[in-house]
Amino acid sequence: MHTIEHQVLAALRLKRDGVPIYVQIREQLLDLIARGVAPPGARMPTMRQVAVGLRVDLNTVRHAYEDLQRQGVIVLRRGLGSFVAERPAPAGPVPPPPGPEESSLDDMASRVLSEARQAGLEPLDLIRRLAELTSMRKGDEP
Amino acid sequence: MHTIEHQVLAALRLKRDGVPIYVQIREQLLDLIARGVAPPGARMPTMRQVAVGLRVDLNTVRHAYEDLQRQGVIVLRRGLGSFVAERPAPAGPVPPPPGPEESSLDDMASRVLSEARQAGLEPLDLIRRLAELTSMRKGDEP
DNA sequence: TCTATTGTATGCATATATTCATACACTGCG
DNA sequence: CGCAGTGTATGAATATATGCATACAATAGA
Repeated sequence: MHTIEHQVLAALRLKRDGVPIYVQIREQLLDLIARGVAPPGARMPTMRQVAVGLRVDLNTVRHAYEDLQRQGVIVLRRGLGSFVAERPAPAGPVPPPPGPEESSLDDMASRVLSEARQAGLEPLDLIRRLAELTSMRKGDEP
Repeated sequence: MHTIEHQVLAALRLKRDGVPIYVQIREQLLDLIARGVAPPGARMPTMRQVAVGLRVDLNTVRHAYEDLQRQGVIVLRRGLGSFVAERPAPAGPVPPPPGPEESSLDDMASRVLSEARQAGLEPLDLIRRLAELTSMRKGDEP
């Protein structure tokens, strides 16, 4: 019934808080991919599907998709569609500062996980909550 | 000898990810107030302080401050400065009733976000790393 | 009163975001 | 081949964001 593309499409929501539409789409798709809703190789919703579903312009959606492709998160194939990259690049487009912050990221990640288990929390629940807090900071009405 | 204004000012950081500058400032100040770094009645950094500190225009900072005042989060007083509202407006539209275990989940989530931001880490990067670590535990290729 | 500080305001210029309309190029399939 | 679906591209129009310079207005304090 529900293909991955439909789940992704149904999860997209726009707010009117000043954040550019293409940024909202980009970040939300990034969240869905990072959370595994759209696993590597999965087909992403069509640019036109997103445009019609969110009632925005095709070029605006394309802006978001291009950003994601530049980051290596998705792959765009003309005539075929868009797909989650087989080897998702979580580092970003050009991560120049691989200083102490890089290791602190792993440190904090593993520490957070152990703390979560200690507190009897499901890691996936925590991740989901984190994604909500970061992407849906202050919302208008649903 | 760190005044609250200095702590707030020092916590502000800008990214070049397409999010308007005034939105970044607004959301970060909102977060600092919500976390109690700037408690009710505390003085906020001067618009000019933020403008100089972040190297952006005074009007841009003012845009952020006006948004926060419109939300009732801060109070602007000409000639005096800006102050956190005594009775901060509720941050979310409708704070969902948190169960006993959900509250600890929310607590840990927001605490993790705070720590990540204080460490200068991108929340999305942390989330991605967490997602990787949890999926690897279930048996995937490195 | 004078001065420094701070929020408020305006005008101009440039860059970006968004929409609309209209195409073009590539792919798989009948 | 012809067709439908999908990504790619362009040009015009409008709105917003940002920076820069220059002020004005209110407040506290010397």
